[in-house]
Amino acid sequence: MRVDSVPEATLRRLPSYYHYLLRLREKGQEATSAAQIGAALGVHHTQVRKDLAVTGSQGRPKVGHRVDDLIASIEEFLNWNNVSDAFLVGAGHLGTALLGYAGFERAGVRIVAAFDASPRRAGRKVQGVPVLPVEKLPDLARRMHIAIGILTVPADEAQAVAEMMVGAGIQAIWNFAPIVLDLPEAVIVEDVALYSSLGVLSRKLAVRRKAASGKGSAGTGP
Amino acid sequence: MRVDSVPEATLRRLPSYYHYLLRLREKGQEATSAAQIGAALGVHHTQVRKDLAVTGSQGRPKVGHRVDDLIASIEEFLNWNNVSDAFLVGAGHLGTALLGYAGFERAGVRIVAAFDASPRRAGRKVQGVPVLPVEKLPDLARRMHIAIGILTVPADEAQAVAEMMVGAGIQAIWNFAPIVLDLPEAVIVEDVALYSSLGVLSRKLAVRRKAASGKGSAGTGP
DNA sequence: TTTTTATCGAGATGTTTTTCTCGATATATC
DNA sequence: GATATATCGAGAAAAACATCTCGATAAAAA
Ligand SMILES: NC(=O)c1ccc[n+]([C@@H]2O[C@H](COP(=O)([O-])OP(=O)(O)OC[C@H]3O[C@@H](n4cnc5c(N)ncnc54)[C@H](O)[C@@H]3O)[C@@H](O)[C@H]2O)c1
Ligand SMILES: NC(=O)c1ccc[n+]([C@@H]2O[C@H](COP(=O)([O-])OP(=O)(O)OC[C@H]3O[C@@H](n4cnc5c(N)ncnc54)[C@H](O)[C@@H]3O)[C@@H](O)[C@H]2O)c1
Repeated sequence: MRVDSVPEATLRRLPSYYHYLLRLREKGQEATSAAQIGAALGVHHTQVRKDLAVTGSQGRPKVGHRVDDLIASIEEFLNWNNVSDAFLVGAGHLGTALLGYAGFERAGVRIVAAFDASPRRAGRKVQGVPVLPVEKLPDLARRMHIAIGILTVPADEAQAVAEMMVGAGIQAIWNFAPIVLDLPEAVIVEDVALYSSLGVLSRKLAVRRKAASGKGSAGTGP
Repeated sequence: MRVDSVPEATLRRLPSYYHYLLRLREKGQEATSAAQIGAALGVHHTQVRKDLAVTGSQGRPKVGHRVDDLIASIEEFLNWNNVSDAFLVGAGHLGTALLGYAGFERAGVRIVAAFDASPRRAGRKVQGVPVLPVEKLPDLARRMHIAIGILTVPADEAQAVAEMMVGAGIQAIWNFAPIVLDLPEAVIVEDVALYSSLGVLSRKLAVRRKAASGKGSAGTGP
């Protein structure tokens, strides 16, 4: 039984509609249709309608949806209008890039502090965000009621750090390490599996090359 | 009709199996089973079997698969044993993080040069990779037969840069900008939609909170 | 005012993906 | 050598997801 009966595929598409709508608004367009959104983003228009329906937004025949309303509906649905404070652990290459990114606030996440085990990293500020020794995380997370943790430590450390986060009351983890965390079911984990992307890319490219250089179909062998 | 009849979901899971297998090998384990992999990664064991089957690897009853063989099969299937040279465009926060990452070579991708429009960035080396003026990309890409482009420029610039890449013979684009590129069908595009992750995370967290604070089911309204 | 048309939304249908079921088999134990 | 068991792999069933179809409706055009 699903608590939330909205397909996850829909949740994944909504942000892309959202960004498209922001661009439409910037260009001064006031209304749009499922057909327009679908054509721009490569999604079938009926699918767009179903997706938008879950946000509660209603369109009108012949006019479509007001861009402003749609943006507001998606924001509300994803709770992107309420910014939550987040902690980031692992202020290395990737962690630093995330700290330097302004776009997450629009997606409901504000990184208020970063943590690192290395004394070289801790103590500084990166992009205005303080980097603290990781030992300070549990106490601070509890006191600040932090709900979101961003995990950008090496894979070997990820499980231990995740457990520390959960122990400190963090409820949702955005995990960039290429590992599946073993945590209580109640914890929300979203993996950013960059390698998955590369798997698809690499395989498709290989198939394309094979097809180009003579033999037709794919597969490991005949 | 699909040229390549392997489900994309399978392609996305294989890298995660791969990393798990590397860890098993490091620990000295010689054989494993679909059940073990599935339990570790939260995938049903029959699903794991189907996924591994596409790589051509065969297991034996009562023993399972040799870890080494599986690793080799996945590498071959994804073409991760042949490293392709790639160009990265946009040596900003995110681009720099990617340049500093050693792990991609194992996934068949070696970034051999980066490009940027800003004169402040171009001319330096980042993590040993030269950063060049973006104007030099087309000629170099052609001469070096670059097949993969990594796109880490702001969303506004992404379409134009992608077109430049395609014009220079690049066949596959790994796109980090939050925009859907409009390119010839033949070009392979893999989007890393970080916001999709955040959509799911944020929504789940909101639903969880709503559930906790009284009312049961989710939804925008009654 | 009537007709045309773009769009919506609901439900039916089709496709893809995941899970379940079960017989086969190689190894280990008795 | 016979029996038990962990594992595989193939096919059936179920679930999730996407697409198709069609009547309704509001705006625009005739
Ligand atoms: N950089 C990338 O482009 C990239 C791409 C894909 C995946 N990843 C993944 O992201 C993670 C980070 O990658 P990176 O390139 O930023 O690595 P990195 O080595 O640059 O940074 C890791 C940081 O984590 C810190 N750290 C280590 N153990 C810690 C602990 N127990 N507590 C707190 N901090 C700790 C280190 O001091 C370091 O600053 C890795 O899991 C990597 O696999 C990175
Ligand atoms: N940094 C993150 O954590 C993050 C997260 C999600 C998405 N993204 C996306 O990744 C992209 C890059 O983000 P960032 O934070 O690294 O931005 P950034 O501004 O730090 O870097 C962008 C770089 O691209 C260069 N550039 C701009 N136009 C160019 C052009 N036409 N040709 C070549 N180079 C050009 C700029 O000089 C700059 O160095 C953006 O699309 C952003 O939305 C970034």
